[in-house]
Amino acid sequence: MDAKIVDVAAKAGVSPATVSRVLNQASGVTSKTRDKVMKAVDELNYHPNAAAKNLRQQKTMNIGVIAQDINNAYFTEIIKGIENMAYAQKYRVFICDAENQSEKEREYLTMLMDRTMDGVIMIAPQLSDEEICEMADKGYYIAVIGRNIEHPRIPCVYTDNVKFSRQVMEHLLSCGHRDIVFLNGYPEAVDSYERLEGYLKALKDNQIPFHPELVENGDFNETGGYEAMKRLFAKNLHFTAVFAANDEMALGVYQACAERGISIPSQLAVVGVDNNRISKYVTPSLSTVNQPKYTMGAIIVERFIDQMNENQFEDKRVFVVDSELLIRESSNFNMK
Amino acid sequence: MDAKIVDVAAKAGVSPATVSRVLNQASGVTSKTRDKVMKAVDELNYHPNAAAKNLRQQKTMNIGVIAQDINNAYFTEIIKGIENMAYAQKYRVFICDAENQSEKEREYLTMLMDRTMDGVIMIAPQLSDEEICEMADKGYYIAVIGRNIEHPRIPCVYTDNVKFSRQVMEHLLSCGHRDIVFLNGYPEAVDSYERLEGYLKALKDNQIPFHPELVENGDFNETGGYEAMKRLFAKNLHFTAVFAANDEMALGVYQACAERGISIPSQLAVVGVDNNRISKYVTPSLSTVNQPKYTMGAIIVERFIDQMNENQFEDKRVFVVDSELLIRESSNFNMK
DNA sequence: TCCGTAAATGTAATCGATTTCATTAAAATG
DNA sequence: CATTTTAATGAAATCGATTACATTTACGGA
Repeated sequence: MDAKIVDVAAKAGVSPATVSRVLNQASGVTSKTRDKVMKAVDELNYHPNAAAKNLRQQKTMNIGVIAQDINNAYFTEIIKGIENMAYAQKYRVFICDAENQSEKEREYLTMLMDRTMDGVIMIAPQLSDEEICEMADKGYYIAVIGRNIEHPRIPCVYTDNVKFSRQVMEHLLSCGHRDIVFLNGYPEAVDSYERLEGYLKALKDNQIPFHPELVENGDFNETGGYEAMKRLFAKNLHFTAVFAANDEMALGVYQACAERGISIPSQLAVVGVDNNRISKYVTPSLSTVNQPKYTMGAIIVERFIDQMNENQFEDKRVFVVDSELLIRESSNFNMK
Repeated sequence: MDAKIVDVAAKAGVSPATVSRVLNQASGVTSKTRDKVMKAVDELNYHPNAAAKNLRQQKTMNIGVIAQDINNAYFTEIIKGIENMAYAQKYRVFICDAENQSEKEREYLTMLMDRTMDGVIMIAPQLSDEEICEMADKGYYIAVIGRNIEHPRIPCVYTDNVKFSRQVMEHLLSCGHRDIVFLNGYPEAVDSYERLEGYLKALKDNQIPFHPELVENGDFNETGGYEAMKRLFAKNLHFTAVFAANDEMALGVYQACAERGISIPSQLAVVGVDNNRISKYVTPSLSTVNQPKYTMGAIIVERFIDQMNENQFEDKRVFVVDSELLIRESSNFNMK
C-alpha cells in the first residue's frame, strides 16, 4: 500500500541506495539528484518503514518509560522532563503504564530484549535490584528514577529518602507530636523502607519509643491510604499525626478523617511526600516533600542518551537531587 | 549479542523454521522437538527481534495513544481504559504526550506511516478533521476519543458537548445567574466551540442577551484559565458565574479569585468540565460534568482492534456516551 | 512388508530499508 | 588532452525473523 524505497527510486530514476543517501546523510549526492529524489518522496508521500530501518541499523531511536501509575502526577511530571529532553534529541518517548503490577512491569521490560526500545527508563520500579541489575548485565540500557541501584551501567537519579523523612519527623516532633503514625507504601518497595528508616531514626534520635502498631502498610494509592487509616482507627490507638509515604495515600487519610469527623490539622496532622500537584489544592493544603520531578526526568535522559550512544560522557552515574519540606496547613498546628 | 533464531535452531538441532513454529503456532511440531526447542530458547534467553518480526508480518501489535497533556487526569483515566482492554488482547499500548502542541501531535502520527504502530488512538486531538480524515483515507488506522469525526473508517466515542453545556447553563441560570462568563479553551478546538454553542443556545433559550466580552479564551490549562480571568477582571465587567470549558482552567479561576479575595461560590459561581480527579478535592469542591472516561477508552479499543483485524464486527462506529452534571460546592449558591 | 497419506521438518524466498563495495562520471592536474 | 583523483551512483549483501513450498518421516491399512 505505502510507497517503498524502490518505488521512490524508480520514480526518481535513481537507485534505492541513492534515495537512502538523500534521506539520511544528505551528503555525497548532487543537488540535482537530491531534488529529483525529494520530489518523488513528496509525490509518493514516502515514509521509510521503521521495522526495516530498525532491523538494519540495530537501533530504533525509541526510549521507553515504565511508570507505575500514570494517574499519579508524580510520574507524569517526571515524564514531562524526559519527553522534552529526549524529543530535542530526536528520540521518541513511549510511556507505559505498569499499573502497580510487577508482572506488567516485567512484561514491558521485554521491549528491551526484543529491541523495540533502545533503552528503558524505570520510574520508581517495583522489581528487585537483582532483577534489574541482571538486565543491565546482559547489556540492555536501563536507567532508574527514584531509587539508587548499584550497577555501573545504570544511571540513577533520586532524592535522599532517609534524610527528608527525618526532616518531616523533626517538623512533626517540633509541633509537639509524639505518637506519629507512619503510613507505609508497599512494604517491599525501597522508597517505603527508606522512608520508614528515616522515621525510625528520628524517633531514636529523640528518644521516643517506637510503637510498631503505629506503622501501617498501604499501597501508594489513595484507597490504600484510606483503608490503612480505617484499620488504624479500628485499633483504637492514640496518635496525633500521620506521616504518609506519599501524597496519594495522604488523600486517603483525608477521606478517612472526613468520615470520622476528625479535623486536620487540629486533631490530626498529616504530611505526605511528592508534592503531587493535587496537594496544594486540597483543604487543608497538604504539607509534603517536594522533589524536582521535571529536572529528575531531564537529567537522567541526557545522561542516558549519552550512554546509549557510547559517547564520551561525564562519568557521573548517580544524581542525588535535593528535596524540600513544604509546610502547609495540614501540619501547621502546635500541640504544645 | 543476543541470541538469534539460528542460534536457537543450532542448539536445538533443528531448523529456524521449526523454532519459529514452536514459538508461534505451537502446532505441527512433535512434543519432543518442542521440548528441545524450548530448552534452547530458555538457555539462550531468546527473544525474537521485534523489528524482524514486524517487517515480515507487516504488523506490530502496538497501539499508540496520543494525549494532549499527560498531566491532566482526563487523559490518564481514559488511557487506563485503553491500556487494560488492549493489554488483555495482547496489544502493547504506548502513550505519547503531545503537550498541547499540534506539531508534536503530527510528529507522533508519523508512527502510523512508518509502521511503528498498527493504529493510533487520538484523545481530544487538535488537528483538523480534514487532516485526520486524510490519514484515514490513506488506509491508516485511527480512532478518536472526545470528538466525532465523520469518516467511515474512524471509530469515535464522545459526549454531547452542546447538551451538557446547556445543562450547566440551565443550572447556573436556575441559581439566578444572568451574567455568566464562558471560559473557552483553544478557540479552534471542537470541544471549545461546541461547548460555546451550548452556552449560546442556553442564553437564547432563556432570552438572555449575549455579551461577547464575557467570552474569554484560555488554553485548557490552569495558567490559561488564570490569565483569562485576570484579563476579565481588568475589564471591570459584571458577572456572577464562570463556566469553564474544563476543570484545569477552573483551577486557574480559583487561583485568580483567591488573589482578588473573591469568594466562591457566594461572589462567583464556578463550573468546570471533565470531573478531573482533582475537582472533588479543591475547596470549594468544583461543580463539573462527569464523563465515563475509563469506559470511553475501553469501548473504543475494543472496536478499534476488531477493525484493525478486519474481523467481522458490529458495524457501530460512533459511540455517544452520557455525561452527568455534578453539582458541588462551587456553584451551590442561590443568587435569588 | 509395502505403499499411500498425513504430519513434521527443512530450504529458501521474503519483508524494506541501509551500507559495503564496485563502478562510472566528473573534476583536477600536469 | 590524457591521466589521476575524487565524487556520485549503482549492485548486491545484510539485518532476523516468518512462511510458502519442497522434502522427509511417521503412521495406518491392506
